[in-house]
Amino acid sequence: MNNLISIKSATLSEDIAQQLTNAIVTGHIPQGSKISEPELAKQYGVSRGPLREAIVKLEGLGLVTRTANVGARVIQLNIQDMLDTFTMREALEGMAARLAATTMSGEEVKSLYQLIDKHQAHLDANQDDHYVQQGGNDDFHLRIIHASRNTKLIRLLTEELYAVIRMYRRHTADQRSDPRQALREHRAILDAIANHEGDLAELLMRRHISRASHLLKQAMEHVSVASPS
Amino acid sequence: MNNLISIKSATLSEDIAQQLTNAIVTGHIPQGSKISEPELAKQYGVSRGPLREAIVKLEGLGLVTRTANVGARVIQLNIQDMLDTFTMREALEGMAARLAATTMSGEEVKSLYQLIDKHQAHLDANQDDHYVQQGGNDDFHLRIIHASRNTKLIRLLTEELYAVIRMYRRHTADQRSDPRQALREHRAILDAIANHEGDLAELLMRRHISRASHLLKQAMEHVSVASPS
DNA sequence: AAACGCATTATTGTCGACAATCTTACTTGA
DNA sequence: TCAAGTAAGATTGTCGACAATAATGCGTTT
Repeated sequence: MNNLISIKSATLSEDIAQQLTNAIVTGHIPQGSKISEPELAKQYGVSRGPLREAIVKLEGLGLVTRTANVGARVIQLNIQDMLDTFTMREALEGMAARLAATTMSGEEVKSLYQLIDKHQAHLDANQDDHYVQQGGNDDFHLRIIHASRNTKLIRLLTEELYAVIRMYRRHTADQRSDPRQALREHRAILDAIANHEGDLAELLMRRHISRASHLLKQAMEHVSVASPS
Repeated sequence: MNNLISIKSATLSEDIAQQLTNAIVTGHIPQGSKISEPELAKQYGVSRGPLREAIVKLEGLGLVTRTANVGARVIQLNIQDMLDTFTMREALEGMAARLAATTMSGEEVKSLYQLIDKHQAHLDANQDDHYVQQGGNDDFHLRIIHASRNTKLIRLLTEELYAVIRMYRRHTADQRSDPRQALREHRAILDAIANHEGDLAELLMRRHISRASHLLKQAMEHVSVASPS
């Protein structure tokens, strides 16, 4: 039915995996709903073969759970899982910040300061804005992660965990976060990295993420489920 | 050909994934070798369908890399990847130890002390032994990980990363490690946990893993590839 | 003799159909 | 009326075959 967005990829299976991921993260396929292979195959206009491969991939990403002879279900977001996930993020991104403190070049640091300044300017311009957590190269966290130079860490954080984290952000609408406070924390982390203070960078990154998780928790306690798209 | 070990599972795909994982970790399928779908399907006596699903799973575990229209290859162990992986372990198991310091019950702590004593006794009995890193419930690290009560962390460490780590241990034969030193470190970590000193437990666990990674690095620099089984 | 191009071959990607299992609805009995 | 058993339907798991892409080998050309 919605075969509109077709990101041509080398293989059908990858396409489907990509589209399914988006559909789940944005809520077009609601939480806890069953994944019907015949139905989805028809919707996306493919056979069940590639679709199944895509589902297996999504299981690896933790977006769906599968039980033998029964099928796949979209995960159901809940506070405990969110806290668990963010605790992992704390450990991993903390380590990334620590590593970045020794691996980042002067130019990289400079470029990141510019990014922060840009965010600051953007905030000053639109007071009401919600500091949209943009993915891509403009995301502070992604920059730090890549700066760690640790291939495994990068892959885990940006490919395997990213989808679920995006999903939590998306579905709780994340309104509570104070963008100016977040920006201040980003700057403090970057300062520590610029001074090659790995311990401090890790500590600050952990606090930063821990704070975000507390806010998300509050949001999840008060706000119900978010609507699609 | 080697259809001897058949762990009956609910679905063929799981079986194959399990067997393939073992074959790769033990070296029966050598590093860097190509995974031929027709060949393996014939060997295991299944069609290509379930086999492909298994391969997708292995890709998620990081045991093989796949390129479209070309196929899958077993990963090639190298020092840099090992160091990257162990750095992640440091962050994650360090966090697990920190969490365990607050979540472990008195009985659990007691039981772990008993396990350590058992290991000690085993070491005193067989002086020459290499303190075989047993998996299962007798592994100190696994106990700590599970004690963290963090489902996501547990799944990541024991299901996703475990295979690769096992592979590194296996292929470098890990002879260098000083089992008595390792045991002393285990005891120190447990002491910290028993005293509910999360910071210390994390620090000690990190050092412990870091030390192991250094030893593995030396082993990989001096020892060549290990033989199967 | 070496290199380029083309044809052949083999492997991967995809599809539709069959088998096995689970779910659901109905019937039957207490 | 409710419960249990059973049969029908639907869904997942598996298979073999076809299509598309990559790898291989041969012949031609310079």
